[in-house]
Amino acid sequence: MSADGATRIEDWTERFQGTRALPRAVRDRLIRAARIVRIGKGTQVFGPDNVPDRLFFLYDGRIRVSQTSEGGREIVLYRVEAGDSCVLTTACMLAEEAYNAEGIAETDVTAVVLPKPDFDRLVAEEEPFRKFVFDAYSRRLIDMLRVVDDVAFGRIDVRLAERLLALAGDMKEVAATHQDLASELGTAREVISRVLADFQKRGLVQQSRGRITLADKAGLRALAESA
Amino acid sequence: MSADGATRIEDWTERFQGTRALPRAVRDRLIRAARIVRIGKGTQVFGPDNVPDRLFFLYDGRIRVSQTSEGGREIVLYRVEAGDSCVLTTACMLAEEAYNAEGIAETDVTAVVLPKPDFDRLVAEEEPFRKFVFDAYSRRLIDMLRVVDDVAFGRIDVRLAERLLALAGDMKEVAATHQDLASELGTAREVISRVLADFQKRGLVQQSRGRITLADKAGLRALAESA
DNA sequence: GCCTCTTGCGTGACTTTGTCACCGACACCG
DNA sequence: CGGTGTCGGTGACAAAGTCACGCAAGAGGC
Repeated sequence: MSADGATRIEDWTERFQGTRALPRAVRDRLIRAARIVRIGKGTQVFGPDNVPDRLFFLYDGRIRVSQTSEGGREIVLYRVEAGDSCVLTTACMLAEEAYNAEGIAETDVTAVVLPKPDFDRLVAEEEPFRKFVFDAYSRRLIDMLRVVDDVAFGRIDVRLAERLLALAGDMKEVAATHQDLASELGTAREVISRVLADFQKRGLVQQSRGRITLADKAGLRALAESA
Repeated sequence: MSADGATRIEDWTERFQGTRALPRAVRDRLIRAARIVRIGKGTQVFGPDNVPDRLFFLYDGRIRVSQTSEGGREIVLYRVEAGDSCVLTTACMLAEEAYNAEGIAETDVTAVVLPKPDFDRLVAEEEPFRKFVFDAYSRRLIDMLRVVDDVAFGRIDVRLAERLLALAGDMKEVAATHQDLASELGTAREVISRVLADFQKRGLVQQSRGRITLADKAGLRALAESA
């Protein structure tokens, strides 16, 4: 929100469900314990060789969490938006297990980083914070259920239509290469090319290099919902 | 383990990582608060129209958690074994959202059921228990990562070989129909039939109605690991 | 401008996986 | 012994993924 990039974050605890409801004293303690970090667009926030030992709360921006196969193919698992916490990192911290998911900053990101001891104390002592953390976990589990359902049982044309609409938001253009879209859905570039060619023939989209124009959103929505 | 079905469970808190480490007084309190339930093999433990409002700890037996698509196809997400807790139910309880996964008792099951208030208190007050719950969540998330990877990027012959070995354990037979195996992997019965026919031709397995004999486990393992 | 190089995209041929329709084989049961 | 339901086999086709190309649109250098 703050248009001025130099603005200090006065009270980030206002930003999160899990901290907003806490007593003033606790919030002040948190503000002292936490660090604010800014991460440039495109940076890897966490990954197989970059296991964080701290907790992550996303103040501003968006992180894309994806998984890469041995063969180099990629699939997007979910996105972490502002106001949410990044639980895959905590999952890993707590389980101390290997996983091959990674988080990429999709925009410039401002995050609150909390050392694990402070996190533990907070979870122990504060009910609202606990609820926040469990909610985040639940949301991710449910996201993953959706991904499994899509990948195992969904048609790619339907999934692509969905994803294009989601990526466009209110806009009517999506800036993405065919390869980008393939990585979104965990498929191959050629498949996307063919499906998009078909969409174009049907007047649903128009294409130019690295850019898809959604010419008929209603049509795409109809396709997306013909699940 | 107790061959005598009438045997009372003396101290189930010994059975779980998360409760074993607790002070005696807390454990006694828990034993008073919890109920022991026995569930017959094949029963649905939870599901879309069967949302639990209690916490589940698996004392004995095994629960298979699977997801079913609109088209009626099914895929196994993971299994909950004795000593573990069933977090999808808690995920749902906490998020109070709809999901279309279900849990089926794969064997006769003995479980400890803890009312939510007691669960909350335990999470708040006891560090070892908290760790136990978070671990369970992490494990599931990681299981799901694996499922996504398999479904999106894996070959079915490899996945089938893996699954056959896992289902057989130390035995060299698997009692499952082709349809059962298709539901394990989220594919169609015909696909399993064809792959098994191929396995048979290669001398890896032998088949009879509802029963697969793993004739060459080493060969299957080699195939499974040729990821 | 013009050349070159990278990156994005199109395409055809082929393999793998999933779908559909159908039928035969087996087991169980009266 | 004949019905009846489940299980598995099969062939033809559709959808999706793989492989090997080659062309073309920009970006940058000269």
